[in-house]
Amino acid sequence: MAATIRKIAEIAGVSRGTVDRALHNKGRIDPEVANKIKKIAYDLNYKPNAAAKGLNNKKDTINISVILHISKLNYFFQDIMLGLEKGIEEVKDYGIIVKIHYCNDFDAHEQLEIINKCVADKTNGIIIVPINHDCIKSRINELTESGLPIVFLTNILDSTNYLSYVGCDYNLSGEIAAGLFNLLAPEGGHLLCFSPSLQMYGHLLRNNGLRTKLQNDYPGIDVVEIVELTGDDKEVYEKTIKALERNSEADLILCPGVSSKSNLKAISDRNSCNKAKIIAYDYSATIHKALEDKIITATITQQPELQGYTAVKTMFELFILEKRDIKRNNYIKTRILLREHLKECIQRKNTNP
Amino acid sequence: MAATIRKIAEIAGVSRGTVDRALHNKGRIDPEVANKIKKIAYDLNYKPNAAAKGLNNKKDTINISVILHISKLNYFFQDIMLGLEKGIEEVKDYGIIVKIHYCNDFDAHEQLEIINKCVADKTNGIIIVPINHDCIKSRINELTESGLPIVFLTNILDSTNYLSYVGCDYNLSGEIAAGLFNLLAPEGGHLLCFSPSLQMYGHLLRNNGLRTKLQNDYPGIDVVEIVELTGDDKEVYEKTIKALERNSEADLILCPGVSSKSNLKAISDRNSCNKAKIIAYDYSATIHKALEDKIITATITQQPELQGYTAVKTMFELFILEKRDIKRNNYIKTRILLREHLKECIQRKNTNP
DNA sequence: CTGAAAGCGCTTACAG
DNA sequence: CTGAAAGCGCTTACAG
Repeated sequence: MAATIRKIAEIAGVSRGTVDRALHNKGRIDPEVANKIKKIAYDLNYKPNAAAKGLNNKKDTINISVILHISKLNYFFQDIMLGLEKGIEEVKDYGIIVKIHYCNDFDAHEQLEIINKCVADKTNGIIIVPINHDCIKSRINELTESGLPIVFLTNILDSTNYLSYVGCDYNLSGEIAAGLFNLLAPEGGHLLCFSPSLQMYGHLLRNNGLRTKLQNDYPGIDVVEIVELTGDDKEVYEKTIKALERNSEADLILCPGVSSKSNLKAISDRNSCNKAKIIAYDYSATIHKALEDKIITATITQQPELQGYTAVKTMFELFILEKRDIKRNNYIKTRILLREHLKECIQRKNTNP
Repeated sequence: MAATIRKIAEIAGVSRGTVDRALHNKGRIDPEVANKIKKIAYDLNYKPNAAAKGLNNKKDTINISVILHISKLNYFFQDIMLGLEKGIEEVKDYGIIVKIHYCNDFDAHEQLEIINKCVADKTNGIIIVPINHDCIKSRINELTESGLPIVFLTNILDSTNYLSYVGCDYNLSGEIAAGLFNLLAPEGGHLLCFSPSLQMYGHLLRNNGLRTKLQNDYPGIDVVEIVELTGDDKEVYEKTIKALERNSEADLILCPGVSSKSNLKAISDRNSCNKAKIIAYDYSATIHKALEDKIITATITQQPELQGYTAVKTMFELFILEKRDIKRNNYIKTRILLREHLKECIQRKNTNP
């Protein structure tokens, strides 16, 4: 049987409370006794029992704050939420209470305020979709420095320190798009890329991964332009039409997950889907339909539901399992979906991608 | 806060032991009192606390038997094992003890003996990769009938009753292969299929899914032959060579996961990979290398590690969470891997696929 | 600096 | 048929 606090206490000839104090460096203990206890625990390969630790936690809960800034109407957000909720439901039996806070899209100062409010409320850990802004970066660096566990969800910041990143390997997902285009156009082609906001660091990485891979391995495919799609539906529509006019030779198109509704509408209206081979990122009602209607050939997804779930489970691993080797980059696997995959997808409603 | 046994006991005006007896239909209780308690629990949406239930289980463990028949040298088996071990490690804190039993490949009578031994030893549940044989089917039907939870792992039997199947949606994975060939050969082509043992029901389903999808949606792709590969390396090699000779017009090839070493060697030796586009099932060291060397274009995997893990977690959900709606078919997602995905795969050693 | 006791929520063997 | 008590492994407030 696995070692317990009781067994360690017996071997060390001390009480169970003393063992606990030693193993968690709580002080108020003779350093020599503490070392002796730690050695015994190490030799027995002691790991705390998750059920016991969780049950005990019910007396004094651990409070985790989730801070999101993505739009509630967004299918991607909804999938993240499904995963978060599943995780929250699972960890609540272990005395881990998770509270979700929302802020406006790309409003860094509002996000900073929310962070500070959570800290003031003595949060035990933060799961955040961070906004790429210096005020956020420096605050997160401070908090990480002070020992507060911060988990980045779905987005990462450069030159910032954190416990773990749970999300897509954006660079790899760009490379996979490159590989997929090579399957579709082994003889080469002209690729027009539409990209979501480059304010998000991940999207930069993804475009880089795509471009570099194409240059190195599939030079027959030429990136004619990368068009950043921001703004409302109308703006996206017009930007798309203009880009298609500028690049009439494009026979390959890459669509972003976000804004794909107006983007794909413009592509259809211009009739470009008849001649171009199109792939997309992410999964939404729009993408579902476009796959079904044979407008697009495939989509590359990043399993947002699993991301939300995994972020919460990371806190469980930290606080309940006392895992010491939490992955700094916990990349959630990228999936390629074809029309045939649609069967396994739940048809989503009320999404506004 | 969530309802507890204590709260229900207070409301019902009985002791906590009585509540437990009522909720678990243990008898020795006034039916009227039992119904009253059940109603209160239902109204409060009572769910047992997993940590408390698990901790209590340590006094009287739940014993789960895993019965495998796949070869230990097989990469697929090794991946299944990784997942099983991860699951086993996780559930042991909840008093769930999982023991793994091995039997020889396709030896149904040995498997039956092992099943009976586990039952004689009062197992609380069985996770099994079942062999397709009447003696296994009828025994499993009996055991399911008697209330023993049986989880099928990675393979399913027809006309057999079980709690849950955890594994690939074989029909869908055949359809996905069809969709992938359509991407590679939109103008159509001649497809030569190599299939692993058709003794395994899943492989039949997979071939059916492939064939039906091609007929209905991509009739330009013609299946010239489905060749079952059984026997040792030499036999597989020779069967492959002969099949390639018989079907010299084949410009598309589908390789099985198992036996892919000799199969791919024969294809390379015949130089067929120069003209044919090849995809495979599953992931192994051989497949890894074939992707790297551009011999094959893509592989379709069924995440065996996640299968093993999920099978164990199913028992956790049943015994600890008391989940009532355990999925009868718990399909693990199918993934398409391109050369670009190799980065995220751990290079495996000592495999003999 | 250390120990004894209580309690997290559940189940069971025992007493009545 | 029902209740009181003990215990699963852990942590903490309190007493010394």
